[in-house]
Amino acid sequence: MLHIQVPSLTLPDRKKRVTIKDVAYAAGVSTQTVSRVMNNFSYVSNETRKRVEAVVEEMGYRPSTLARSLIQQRSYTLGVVTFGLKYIGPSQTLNGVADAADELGYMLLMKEIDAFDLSNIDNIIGSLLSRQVDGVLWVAPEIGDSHAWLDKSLEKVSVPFVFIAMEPREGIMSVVTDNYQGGVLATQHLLDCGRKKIGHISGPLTWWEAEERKRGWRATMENAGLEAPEHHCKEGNWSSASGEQAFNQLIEAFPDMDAVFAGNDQMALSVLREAHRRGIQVPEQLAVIGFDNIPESAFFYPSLSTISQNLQLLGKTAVQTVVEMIQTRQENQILELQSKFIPPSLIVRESTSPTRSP
Amino acid sequence: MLHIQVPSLTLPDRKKRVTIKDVAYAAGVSTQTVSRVMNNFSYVSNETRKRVEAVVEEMGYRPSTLARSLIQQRSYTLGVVTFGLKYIGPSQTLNGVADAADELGYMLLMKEIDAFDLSNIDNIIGSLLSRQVDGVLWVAPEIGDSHAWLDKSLEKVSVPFVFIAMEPREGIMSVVTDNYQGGVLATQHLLDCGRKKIGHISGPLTWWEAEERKRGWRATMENAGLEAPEHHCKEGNWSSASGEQAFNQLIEAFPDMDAVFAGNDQMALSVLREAHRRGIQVPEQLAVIGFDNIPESAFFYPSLSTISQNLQLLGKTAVQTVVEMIQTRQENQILELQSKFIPPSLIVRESTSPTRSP
DNA sequence: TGCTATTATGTTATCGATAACATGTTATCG
DNA sequence: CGATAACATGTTATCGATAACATAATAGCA
Repeated sequence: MLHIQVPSLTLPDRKKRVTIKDVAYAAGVSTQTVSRVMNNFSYVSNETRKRVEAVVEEMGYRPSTLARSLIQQRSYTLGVVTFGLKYIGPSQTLNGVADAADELGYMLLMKEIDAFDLSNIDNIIGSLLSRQVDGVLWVAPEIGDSHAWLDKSLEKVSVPFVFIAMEPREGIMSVVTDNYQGGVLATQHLLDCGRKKIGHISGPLTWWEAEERKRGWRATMENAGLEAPEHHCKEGNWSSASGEQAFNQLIEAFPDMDAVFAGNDQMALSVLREAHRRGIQVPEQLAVIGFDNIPESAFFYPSLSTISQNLQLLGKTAVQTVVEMIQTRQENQILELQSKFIPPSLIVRESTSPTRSP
Repeated sequence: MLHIQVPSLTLPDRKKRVTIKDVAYAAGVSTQTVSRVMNNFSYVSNETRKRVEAVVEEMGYRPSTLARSLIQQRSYTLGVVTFGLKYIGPSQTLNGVADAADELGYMLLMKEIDAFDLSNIDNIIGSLLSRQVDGVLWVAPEIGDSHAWLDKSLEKVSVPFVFIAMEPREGIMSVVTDNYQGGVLATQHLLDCGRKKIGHISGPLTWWEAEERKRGWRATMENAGLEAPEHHCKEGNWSSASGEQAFNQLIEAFPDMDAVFAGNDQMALSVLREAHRRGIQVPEQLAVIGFDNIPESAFFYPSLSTISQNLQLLGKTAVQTVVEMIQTRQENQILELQSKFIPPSLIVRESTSPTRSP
């Protein structure tokens, strides 16, 4: 790493924070009155209010949210546990979360987990709780028994908890894309294009979402009186590299396949590439559809049909849900815990376009 | 949105937090002693320590970081201001930030900004400061005069501040990818492949990073005694759609162009696609190189040569830097403020491969 | 053996704000 | 006109922890 020297300034004077006391003193009132002005509380005379406001403005006073959180037992902060931020999906969800949180006046305290080190989950949640978060969003996929800790640990958590992309469970609030429905949409679209020999490249089947998409594929095939045997499906790991491998295996096992439903767009990209390499025309000989609608997919060659999941809406809904839970609890009421499904939608592009058939 | 009903549990009992007092009382010691045990302070007898630890374990006590932050004037929390989370670049950076923060024992308080509403910046920073963050990371690109507020506002900020992807400035700490060097690497590579008529599709030139990449292109061309006139460069807006348009204009204005350096991989993707559409062979007739090394780029057809910027390292370095600043200040010392450059690297794939020439 | 250093623990003040309560003043009304 | 309500403001307690200071018991040493 090279360093380029830039002339440096000196240490900024570490002036201390302006506190409510400073303001009170300067305005010649009690701290309580300042507090009342800051919180727009009634029972402050106009004259006093103006005087205090002027001092606040002049001194650049901002109440310490920290101190306020302590006394009010409420921080207006949500804990967010994320996984796989370096991928586009989770970060889009986070984007939705951040937006909604902002709108509703909450900040986000983030914690990323990089693997499912189950033993550490208590610590992660603990570190959020010790900072008084009002609620927690779990923005991490469900993989294998990654959510096994729920049974032991969740009951100890004393704040509202909302899961994103988790298999609905009794008594737990979750917000999820309807992946099954997505699988149905994709497969039905291929059927509607006149294809009958439809293969599937799934994500890792330890992922609940991958399993659901596959389930949608199979159910739709069977509903149409067609076959969906195991050897018409290969498992990838979401990466383009795995998609390449899976497709090559699939085409060997299923040579007269006329359509592929890939579990995500990255793997679909590899299908397009390998098909091209093998001289298979897309969509004429092979229709291809992906899942996720990543921004690039519209510019693949040919452009990729796909299932769009509205991750930003997902994130937004999760925030709204957790905030609702917080308020409900504040009022000591009981909220029904039900999972919310966000429906995905079909996006038709060249890779399945019937108009491009010969 | 469809809702699926799941049987609901009742309201979890809103048990209140276990405080240090509860522990002290249960263990028959003063709160101070509990505090000493929790902080591994010396001067606690073994016997007492064990007793307290047992009670802590049994009651599930966790100190309130909030209360601790208040008295210690130190929160072990960093403020992070992000922009464009829904894109892959910023979120990779954030990934690096999150990793490093975790390692160093800091949490992240996030605030996303969606537009450069300059008037709101004071508020954003204020909301972070009012939560006692120990430092702030500004993870947002510099666009036009988006950083003009620095002059007015930064001086009022009393905590260390580190900028990512900002033009180095006097007296301000920033960590940046050396975009100029990236432009040089890309262009030089094309020259090394024997190309001489090299066009450029830049990002929006209001972005400092786009400007730097372009500057690298031009300087390298001129260094090699070649031309880099204005009409050999078109401006895009980073999107694939804009890349398509820019390439089509560029090829009109510069018909005998034999290589393109695109400002990012999304735009490069469109170049590949449009070249294909026009029957231009890549790389034989036209070599193409991108910037960013998005995961998909290795699977484009042909696979895309590109410049990789190590965004995770960028984020990590920024965190290390801000933490260093925090510590330095704690000790009342002065730290030299210098910008740090993260060097990008060249990744050669098929789209510029000399071995694929006819 | 008496004095200081070390160890062990407790008490009180403090961080910056709001809650709860108290007090005084001005309207309102029968 | 006196009682009560509404307004205006101040005082003290509190949130959950640690800092700073105080005290007591033990140990080491001249």
